[in-house]
Amino acid sequence: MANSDPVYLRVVEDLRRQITEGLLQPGAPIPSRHQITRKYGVGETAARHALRVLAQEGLIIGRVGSGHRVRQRPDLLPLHRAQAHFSTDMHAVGRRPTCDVKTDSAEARPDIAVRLRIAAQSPVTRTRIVYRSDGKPVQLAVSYEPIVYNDGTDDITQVAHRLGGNGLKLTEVTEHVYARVPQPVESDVLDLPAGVHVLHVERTHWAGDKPVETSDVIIPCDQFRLVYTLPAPYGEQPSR
Amino acid sequence: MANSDPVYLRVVEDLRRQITEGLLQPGAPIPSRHQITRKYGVGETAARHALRVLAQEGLIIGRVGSGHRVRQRPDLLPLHRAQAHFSTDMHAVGRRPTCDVKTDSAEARPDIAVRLRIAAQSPVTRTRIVYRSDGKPVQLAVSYEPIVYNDGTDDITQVAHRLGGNGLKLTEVTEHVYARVPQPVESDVLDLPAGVHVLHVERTHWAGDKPVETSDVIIPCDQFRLVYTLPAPYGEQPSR
DNA sequence: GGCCATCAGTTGTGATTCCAACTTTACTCT
DNA sequence: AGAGTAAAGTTGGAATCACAACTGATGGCC
Repeated sequence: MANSDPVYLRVVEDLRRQITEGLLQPGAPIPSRHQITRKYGVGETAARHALRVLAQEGLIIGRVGSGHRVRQRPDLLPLHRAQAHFSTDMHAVGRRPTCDVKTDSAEARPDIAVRLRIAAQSPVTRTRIVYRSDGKPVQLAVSYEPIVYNDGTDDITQVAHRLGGNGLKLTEVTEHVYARVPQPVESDVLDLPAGVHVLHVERTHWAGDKPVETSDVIIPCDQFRLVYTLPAPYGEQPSR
Repeated sequence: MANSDPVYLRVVEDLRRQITEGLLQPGAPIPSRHQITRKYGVGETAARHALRVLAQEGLIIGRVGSGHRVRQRPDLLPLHRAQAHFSTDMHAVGRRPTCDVKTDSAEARPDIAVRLRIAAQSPVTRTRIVYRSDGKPVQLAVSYEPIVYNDGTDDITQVAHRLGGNGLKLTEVTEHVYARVPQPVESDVLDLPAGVHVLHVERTHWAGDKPVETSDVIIPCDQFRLVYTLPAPYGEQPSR
């Protein structure tokens, strides 16, 4: 069986096994293209393809001139969503957090308009934030709020505070989480290696049944994980 | 600028732009290898490589004999975490949910032991669940609980219920979310196309400061998104 | 010893060619 | 007309060769 499988898959699977089983520790060198052709008796194309696939999967990383090595996957830093702060999370692991904030006005894109339940192209206050850890950009966020709430305070990191001051009582936050391929801009700004996906969090702040602010947060999958703490489900329906 | 960029990137970026801008609608045919070589004046290697990259990103899908087409990305179905059910979510979109449950005993792996705060290799009850939507496997879950809590009920979908019956009061749930490349078993069972990542949710049920159950839930990124509903952060610290 | 230049090895990219398996279309024959 | 067949086009896999840019190590020179 598995005899008619593509040749390069044999190489991929053997190396992947060695990596996941710990036989090849992080940092360990991977056989070069030439060595693979000899060891596995495959052509250069297959060897190259195998290495590309493993790199794409994030298991190994290649540098021109040096070779491929098993990628050391640093522990994924926990980001405590909604309740906590980027800065708190970073301080907890000894990083120096900073962020750039730019605010301007714009017309709501159709999807943003739906999320904010306003008419498309309504004016919104748009805030772009680049979060940095020790100077390196590690997260992006774009926040939108109907312009009516904005009072000129440009410290968007205090949304709830300000909105609270405007007589709106925030009741809950919803977060929609999915992973996707980064857009060119994103992999550029965040300096993402090839193959790394991003977590996309669409967050909306609600005051009763009215959305008052929504934002898109882009987080590299290879550095962070999201942590949610929720009240236990009531006795009746704990499924999944 | 961008003159020294790899040739295949020019093709990738042009096609990607056309797709994301909606110029090429889902289902629309992508130029074939030969057509690309002519239209963009590149070699066959570059054309093929460009198509491979786009396929890897999930933007297009190729079939032997037929060609590449823009992938129609169905809306990502929302999974309401922790509060709701797989079955509720599926019924909401007209799918017929089912699941397979298999329970056995095992020794706790090191990481599981840490999560349950028990000694490594302690006996645990392991439950594997395959969730299906209209018969197709769409989610995997493996649940672990210290064997001491198990009373023989094999309906693991009622964890909290049973644990509650054992005099344990569940207080909260934590979920750690990250995306990664599927393991071979996972892409096999879930029948994942190449390039699709999975969301990995490490969920732990707590009774006070004691973990009583932990599970790994594997969710395909191309079909689902997670939805969390959280209480609004208190006035003082709404950051991020 | 310390510094610098050279060189072999490696990756990323690319061209060219070939083939098997498959799909779609067109055509021929009954 | 309908059925079966042939041909053309497409993807995915693979081999081979080539080259620029880069790295690490070696060895020679001061």
